[in-house]
Amino acid sequence: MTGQAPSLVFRFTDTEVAKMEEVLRDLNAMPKHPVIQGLTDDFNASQDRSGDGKVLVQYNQVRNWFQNRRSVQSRKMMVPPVAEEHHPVAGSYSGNSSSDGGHVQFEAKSARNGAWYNVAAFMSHRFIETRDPEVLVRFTWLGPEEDEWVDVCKCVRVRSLQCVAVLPGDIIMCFKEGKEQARYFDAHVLQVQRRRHDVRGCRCRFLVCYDHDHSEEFVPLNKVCRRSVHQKAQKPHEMMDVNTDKVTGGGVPIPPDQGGPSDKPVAPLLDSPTSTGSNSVADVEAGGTEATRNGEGADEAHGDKIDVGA
DNA sequence: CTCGGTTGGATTATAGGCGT
DNA sequence: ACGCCTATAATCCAACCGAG
Repeated sequence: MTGQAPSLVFRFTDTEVAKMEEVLRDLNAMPKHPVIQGLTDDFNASQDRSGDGKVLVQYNQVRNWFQNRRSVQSRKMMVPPVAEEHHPVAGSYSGNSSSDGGHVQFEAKSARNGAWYNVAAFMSHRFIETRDPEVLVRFTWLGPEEDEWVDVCKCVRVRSLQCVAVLPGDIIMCFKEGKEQARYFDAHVLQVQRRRHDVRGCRCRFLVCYDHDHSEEFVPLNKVCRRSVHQKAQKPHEMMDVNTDKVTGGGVPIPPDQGGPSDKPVAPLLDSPTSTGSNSVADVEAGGTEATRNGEGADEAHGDKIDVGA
């Protein structure tokens, strides 16, 4: 913690970082060979690097730095823009420190095609006497023109899981991307590789076995969906209270029956790994998801191709 | 060659136990 | 109650890899 010995890992000095940032700002693109080489030589010629026992900067290191920095920058730009005016609530919200990085994500069912899409933000809400409350949803990757009013109770649900709730033997739905299509399949968890979380969230990996073809694959948490076996099992938890706090700030109601497992470890992700008869893709499409609660066949849509920006 | 994503090591922050 | 120490979690950063 204190009085650290000379670091064994390579680190750019503040001066070097500042210089590279300047170059990046000017170019706003990946620098060409000569530029990177020039910077490398520059750094190595400086006092910080030229003394005895000082570590020289390699060309690759400078190049890597630009690659990483540009990657970080583009990721930041990807954060879905939300219109502050309407007190929107981010579809991915940071609650208290949950083990999946604190992000509770929602997905909503589009009335256009009945498919479930990730929610970027809740833009507004309204109450209709004879019906359930509705929220105006901004879908991820779609613009304002695609916003939709959806029924909070029937067409919005929590998407995220806590990694701690995923255990070997659990039956889940897993997002599988193929060349032609990307869809959710029934699968079960064979193995869990716990990893430390960081700013990017959960880094745990799950070895899953797809029920329909028995293929196995390591997947990250964000490709895993809980598969509700008994519809009623889920009830609002602390998470939803937290959501309410956050959400009511923007005045958006919370789906009353979308309680996720985020309160404490091993919340009921599933009733029981063996309690389902759903072992095929068809089953997923016909009843494997929570959506079936509403008995309106939304699940087919869910099971159907989900556009993933392709 | 670039981009997006992943990995692993290092550093920093925090919580908890223990002795005084 | 306080300070010290240790373990763990959280975060940062460089390196690497595969796809296109």
